[in-house]
Amino acid sequence: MDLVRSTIERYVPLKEHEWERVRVCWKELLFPKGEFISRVGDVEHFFYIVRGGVQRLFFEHDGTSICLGFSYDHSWSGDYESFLQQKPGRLNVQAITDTALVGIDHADLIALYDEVPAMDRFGRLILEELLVGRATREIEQIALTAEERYRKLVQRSPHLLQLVPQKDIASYLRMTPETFSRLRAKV
Amino acid sequence: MDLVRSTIERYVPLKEHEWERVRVCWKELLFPKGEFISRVGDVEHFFYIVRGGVQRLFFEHDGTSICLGFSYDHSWSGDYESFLQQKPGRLNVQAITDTALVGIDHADLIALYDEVPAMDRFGRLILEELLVGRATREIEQIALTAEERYRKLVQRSPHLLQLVPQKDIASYLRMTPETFSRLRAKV
DNA sequence: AAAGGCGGTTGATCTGGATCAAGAACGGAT
DNA sequence: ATCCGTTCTTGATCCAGATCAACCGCCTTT
Repeated sequence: MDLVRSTIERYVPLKEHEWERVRVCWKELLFPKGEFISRVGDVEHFFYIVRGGVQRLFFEHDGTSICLGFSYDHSWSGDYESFLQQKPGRLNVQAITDTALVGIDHADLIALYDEVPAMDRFGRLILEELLVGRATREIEQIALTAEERYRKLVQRSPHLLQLVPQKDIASYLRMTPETFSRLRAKV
Repeated sequence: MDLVRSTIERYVPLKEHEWERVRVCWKELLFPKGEFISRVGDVEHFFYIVRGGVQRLFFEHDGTSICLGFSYDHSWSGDYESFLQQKPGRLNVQAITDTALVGIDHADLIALYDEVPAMDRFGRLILEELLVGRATREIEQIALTAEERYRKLVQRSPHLLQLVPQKDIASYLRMTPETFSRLRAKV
């Protein structure tokens, strides 16, 4: 549970009694490679911190998977959109490698928000991060060509190329696997 | 200032003394049509609630404006990305019509977060809304064709077509003004 | 070790929407 | 009113990247 504490304390300090209250809400969960963590149409009950492994966030469209993002190491995971609204989600989350997550149930988090004020702030701060990340990505999707998006990824997240199948990265970069492969050969 | 109070209280209740503390932080601001509210490269100092008028959020790329969104009536305005990070922004915000905003300075908001716990929650809740909105838009941008995106806008926000120039809507829908015009004639 | 099946490569062809071009219609300023 | 700069429209052409297709690994499964 140290992972949870240190993760939260990267954003807000917790007094000892607050941490005692918070810690009991988190559960360790394991997903073998290939398993689904969340599915389209289901309400996402958990918000996750990633202990280990890589996950992809995607949806199906016209028979192909479209990948919206990856999560790994100390980042967040799950279908936030469904989690936040507690409505059936539009996204799948799948373990690309064997995965260990630490999750908190929505009802527990809501209770924490009421009982531990620091958690409200924690929630605000991670949402700020998520929003800034999305905004950056949106601008890049619009302003860059396929080749520029490829180059940027290689330079920013070279480890991803090792961790996940090329077809997923291709889809994440909004191009076909063929285009991705050609860029690889060329650049 | 009733606008500010009722806007905040759509998310969290405020005790009378909290509201007294909050109210003094907000300033009324007027922008004539065409004026810039925020500019690329500047740090956004304000977070705004829109009292009236329409604004567009955009950036320049290869000599053309790319519109990322509009704000009006009781929605939010400003370059959140820059505001949240207090770093030079990548976006312009411009008044499309005469505009009245109510804004709060970043330093004041940070102080409120510390002094009025309800404000932390308010911040969290509007960020949740913004994030869900972005996610929805992202999926639609990917999964829909130009024509489908046009149809969806017409059905969801017909008023926009009256309020803002077609070229801005076209860019917001990720197409050229020519394509937009042709869809208009056809659909 | 044979047989699928998926992932990746490479080539040929196609296409949605962009770009280029040239008027027409609509303000706003004087 | 009339002039000038936008915005919008309509037509012709173009192109980045998609699609279609064939093949080659490399794992699994049996």
